[in-house]
Amino acid sequence: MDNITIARLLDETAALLEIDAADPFRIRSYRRAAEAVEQQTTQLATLTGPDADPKALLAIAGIGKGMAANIRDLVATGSMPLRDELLAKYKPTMLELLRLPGMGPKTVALIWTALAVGDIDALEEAAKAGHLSTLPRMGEKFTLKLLKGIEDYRKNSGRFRIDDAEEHALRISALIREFPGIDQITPAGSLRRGRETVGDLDLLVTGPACEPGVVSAAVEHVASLPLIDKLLAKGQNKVSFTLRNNLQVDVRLLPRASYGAALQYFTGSKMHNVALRQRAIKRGLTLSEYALLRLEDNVIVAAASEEEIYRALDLDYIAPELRENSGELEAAANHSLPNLITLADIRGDLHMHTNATDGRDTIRQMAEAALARGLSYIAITDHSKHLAMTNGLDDARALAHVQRIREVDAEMDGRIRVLPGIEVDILADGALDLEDSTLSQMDIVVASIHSRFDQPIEETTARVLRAIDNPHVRILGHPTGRMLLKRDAYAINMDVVLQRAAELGVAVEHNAAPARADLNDLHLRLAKQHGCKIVVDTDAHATEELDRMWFGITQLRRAWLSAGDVLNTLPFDQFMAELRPKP
DNA sequence: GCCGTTTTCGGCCCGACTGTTTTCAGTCG
Repeated sequence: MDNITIARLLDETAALLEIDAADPFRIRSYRRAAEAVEQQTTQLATLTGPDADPKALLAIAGIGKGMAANIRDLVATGSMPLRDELLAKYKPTMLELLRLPGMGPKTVALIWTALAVGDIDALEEAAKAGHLSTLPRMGEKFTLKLLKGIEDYRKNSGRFRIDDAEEHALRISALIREFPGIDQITPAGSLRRGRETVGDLDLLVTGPACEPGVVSAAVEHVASLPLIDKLLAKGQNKVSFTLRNNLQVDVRLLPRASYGAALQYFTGSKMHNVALRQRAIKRGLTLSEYALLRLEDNVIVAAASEEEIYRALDLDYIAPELRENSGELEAAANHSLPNLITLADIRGDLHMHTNATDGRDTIRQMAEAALARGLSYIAITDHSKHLAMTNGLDDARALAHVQRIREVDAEMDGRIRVLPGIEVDILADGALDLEDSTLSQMDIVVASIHSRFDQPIEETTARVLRAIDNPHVRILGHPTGRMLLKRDAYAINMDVVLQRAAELGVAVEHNAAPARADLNDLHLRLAKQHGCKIVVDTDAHATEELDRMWFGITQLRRAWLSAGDVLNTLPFDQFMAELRPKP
């Protein structure tokens, strides 16, 4: 059983305990344990055997004696006594009900005991038949909202890619800004933390129009934006609505003086905030979205900026990407936070396409665009022949392409280096689809698998291992073959692949394209642990796609990586010297 | 169920909004 499954089962148990009205703190500890398990880079199943160190599980924050026993049971039997007990009492489909708007654990439990309704279809039926109105606090309005919620849930229960979410954030911000007296609109929540996907959009608005007394006019403005599909809630300083694509947007309008506290609060994550508030209480303080206050006399200690709030809690400033309650508070307390990589650290982009295959722009255009973005070297890595739909290059065309790339390199006159390369496809048996003699002419050979989702893990893993054994391969592209939102992150044994890549000196690619995002933060941490050479690149198919490097950087930051952990932060000569030597 | 410079018991984050309530419980973030 892998960590993701263990985490899911613990989280499920937490939800069932909630429906069972168990001790809220006990529920929280199950949630916390689930998150902790999910963030481990070592598979817990290897720590539960008879000869494993019994202390290993207990070393993880949030896992004590009881939870360690639960995890051992899960690994050994696939379940655990408490979970079995709860599942005998409730139906597993009830967990889905919790995801409907307005349906919390109390309501789910109530309709189960009162009406024996435990799944979405039955709930819809009961609502339409008017059975819900016999229950307390569930009138006509509640029923209508619920039916709409069920409809929406069926239509779209997914999350949104970070780049899409950002685009919506920009559009909405522009409309809000039309109201006079709005200074600043900042996306908070998981968008600011740089999660690959966001469930909803949090926009923080501040300015003279948001001060108490006058804020209601600005609230009205936001609540009547033309792009609103459904208005979900409107309060004194908060407006929630959904767009036509079902993305939920929460807008909060807050006074300038509490901007820092509000930004901190709405950025989250929830677990980070809980831990931060606990720390505040230990220091005789209390933290809310308005301010950090001294408990004894309610005097404001900090509120205007995030920096002063963290400082007042004896912490170094914690970047949003790290706020997941996975050790960042401890590191901030003892000044051991990493010096996170930034976009400005990146000097080269090693993966891009041109109009020779499925790209849009020419070699020269890509080079000029990269230069304009401050890069000092790039590799042109068009597709090889196996990918017929991309007009992939056969050996002859690939060699001719090398010539043209070298010519452009010369034309650029040293302002930027343009390296000949290829994104070569890994065939089913692990061979590459071009001749070694062709590959020997390339500076950068990126070996990628483009379809692997239907194969057993062992086969896919063996295929990749064989491919990187080819001495011409310098970068393993799309290492997990993962497509975001259709993700099957474990269709390959990444532990084995990364270890072998490290031994061979093959760099592993972190693809910045949000649709690809091959290595998630766990993989990246694992790659660092194994001593892999990590490169981040854009896989750009047009000049403007070079801009998406920021997204890759954000993911690297989430994995606590510094510039020194990433190969293409090095100047050109050092970078080339660090790559696997050409045979 | 976890945790400890309040350490093996007694704590455990904070506030807004909704619906249906005449004072609040439940949900949400």
